[in-house]
Amino acid sequence: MAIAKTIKRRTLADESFNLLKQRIISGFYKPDHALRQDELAKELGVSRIPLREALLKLEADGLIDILAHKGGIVRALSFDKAQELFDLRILIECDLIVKSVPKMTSENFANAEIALKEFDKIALNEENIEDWTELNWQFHYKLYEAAEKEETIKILKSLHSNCDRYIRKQLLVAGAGNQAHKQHMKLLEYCKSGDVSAAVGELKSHITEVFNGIGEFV
Amino acid sequence: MAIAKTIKRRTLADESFNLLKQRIISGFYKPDHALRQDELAKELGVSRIPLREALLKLEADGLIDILAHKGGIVRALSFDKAQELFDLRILIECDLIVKSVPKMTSENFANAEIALKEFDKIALNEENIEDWTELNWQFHYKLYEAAEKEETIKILKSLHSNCDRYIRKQLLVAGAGNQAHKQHMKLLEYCKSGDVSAAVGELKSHITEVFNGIGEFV
DNA sequence: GCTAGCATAATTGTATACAATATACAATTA
DNA sequence: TAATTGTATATTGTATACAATTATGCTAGC
Repeated sequence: MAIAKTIKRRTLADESFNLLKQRIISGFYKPDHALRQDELAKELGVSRIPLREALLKLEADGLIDILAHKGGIVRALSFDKAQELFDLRILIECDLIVKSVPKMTSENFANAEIALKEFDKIALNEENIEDWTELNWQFHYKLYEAAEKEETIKILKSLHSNCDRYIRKQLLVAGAGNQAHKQHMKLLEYCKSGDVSAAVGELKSHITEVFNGIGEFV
Repeated sequence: MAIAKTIKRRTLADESFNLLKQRIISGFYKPDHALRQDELAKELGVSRIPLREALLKLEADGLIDILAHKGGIVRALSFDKAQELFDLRILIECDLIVKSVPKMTSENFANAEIALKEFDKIALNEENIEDWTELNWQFHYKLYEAAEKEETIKILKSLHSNCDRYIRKQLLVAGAGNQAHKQHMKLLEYCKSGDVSAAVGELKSHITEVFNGIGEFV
């Protein structure tokens, strides 16, 4: 059995980063919202140093822009940008799954299945919808893990965060059809059967469909 | 005529970042080298706050790893990682040039030509070799600019930095054949003539050849 | 009323000081 | 002696204080 991971040290900067990231992805902070350091530091009960470091990480993740002496503002959303981000996801994820499927073992399949079940839980319990991003990522990640492409994975994770700003999660967890769930299932099946081209096709149409469901934004 | 870019405010954090980035890419800091905050801050004549922020940016760029309470260390190099990085470059840059070429204007061509000339200068004056990364990037960037894919460009720029840690620049600027120069020229010609598939082919073999020329590293 | 210029406030950038944690080594015990 | 524990040192994480820059609003002059 896999041993528990090593303890993860949590710094105030990391905690602040996670909180703010969540707020941006969920839309709590709208585009162009200015993130005032003093104000936020007080609200979170930390000093401005760890808060500034959280802002730098948000910038690195492409969620905010920082201008010297002017501070951080939430990055704008646009249809064109969404298209670019989802296109990039298709390009990278299809490349990954081609490299991953032939190397996947029963352990990989089991991990993906566990991740899928965790993801499906939020369909039943919609109040935990803030976990959508992480759980959806975990499932996708488990499919690509066997490819052993760390650098690519790091880039892709950030891409997912950015894409998730556009996604109306309610549609995906609740909807009568629940296409996302069906597609995830099919995707995993194709991986198990080693059918690379079917997996690629399903992945592409899955990402495309999620993109087609993005809503209004300003 | 294109207007000059907006003034760029330089903070101590940015300056520190640029300096350290240069040192890592050039190999001045070897893999696993520990970047001590106090020591570096003293050397650069700044306090630890801007220096820490510089380290965070290096981490975001994939040049160092930071572990809480342990600090930053220069990321390891490996053949597999190099292959992954160059493969990613091929994947992304070929996609970009397909989208860019049909939209390129005479202004784009002119800009690329200027960038190419700047790049070639270091072949004559090898002592400025530390500019290699930026000038090579500028040329490639000018070829993709017309695609108007900001997010992709941001990711790609960071990829270039990481790839450049593996490249023995001396071979490329001085070598009798000077393949890189010839390939850059051909690439630009294909773009001008609007021959997308030829441009893609040349770009792919150009990146592959640079990869094949990477040297020993530990 | 409008604008330029200045004074003032708000905000970010940086330095210093201290707290928390990790590392190295001495002391202790089996 | 080997393993373990305790202690000192080094290093990072964070808070506070101050400097530099930017935004705001007022007045003077037209």
